[in-house]
Amino acid sequence: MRIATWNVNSVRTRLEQVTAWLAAEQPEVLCLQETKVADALFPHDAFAALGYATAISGQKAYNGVAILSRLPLEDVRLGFAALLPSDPVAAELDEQKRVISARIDGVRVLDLYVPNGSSLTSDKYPYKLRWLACLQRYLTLQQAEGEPLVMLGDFNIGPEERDLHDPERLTGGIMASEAERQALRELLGDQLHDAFRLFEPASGHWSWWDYRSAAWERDRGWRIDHIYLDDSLQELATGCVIHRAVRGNEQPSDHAPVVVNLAWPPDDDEGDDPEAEWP
DNA sequence: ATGACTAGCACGGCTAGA
Repeated sequence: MRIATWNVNSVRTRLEQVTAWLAAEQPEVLCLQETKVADALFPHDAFAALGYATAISGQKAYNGVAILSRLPLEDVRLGFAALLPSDPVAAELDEQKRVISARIDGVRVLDLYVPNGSSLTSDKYPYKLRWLACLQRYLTLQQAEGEPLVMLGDFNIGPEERDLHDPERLTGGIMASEAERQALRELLGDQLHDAFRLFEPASGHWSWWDYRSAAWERDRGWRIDHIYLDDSLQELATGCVIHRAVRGNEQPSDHAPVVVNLAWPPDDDEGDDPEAEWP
């Protein structure tokens, strides 16, 4: 099973690029962020034509997340309130559409668009930290359910120095502050593992390049789009790659897709009753 | 130190992104 994440920076502006990429790559699942469209205007039909069902949580102009899947989408959950129904902070944070999950072939796929934070002196920065604290409460409940879990999306955090093109200059600033990194580490605990880093320890691999300052041409990027796997799925990961070529498209998103390949469903022959195969 | 680009909304410059 291949699962992908892509901040498309408007699903309508990017529709031809997204459908072309889906047709070429045919992942089982693609999670989108920054769809920037009200639910009534979401382009379901373009994805249905390629065999993808859609689960969406959008709003006009800002934010918005969606899960596209060739396999059935089950038990779709919108927002933090799905697991934190009596939490007033969750209700307030859910005004921005940044959280959606679904069970797909027995795997819980949690698609996130973490707030950017703007700058360390902006009101949006404490909002980002409150959002991450709420995510931690949400995750604790999700993990208690015991479903295999993939948590992915645009985290707007470069977790380590090797995830920034210029760590000397950028460390400590927005997306690379110690408080953000600490919040991310805390919610991962020792349960969730960065799929990309299972296969590639080196720096120089980015998922986002600023539109400004010719960042793409100069390859000045950040790795802020992540796929996290729980212990059970980590063992089944066979690869994780960033489709950076997409950033070179005409009128591109500023983010590239990230894709993980899982040997799912697992081969369950081992240790099972051999009689089970001969009913 | 600042701004650079891009998208949405709406049609004039804002907000927001990262």
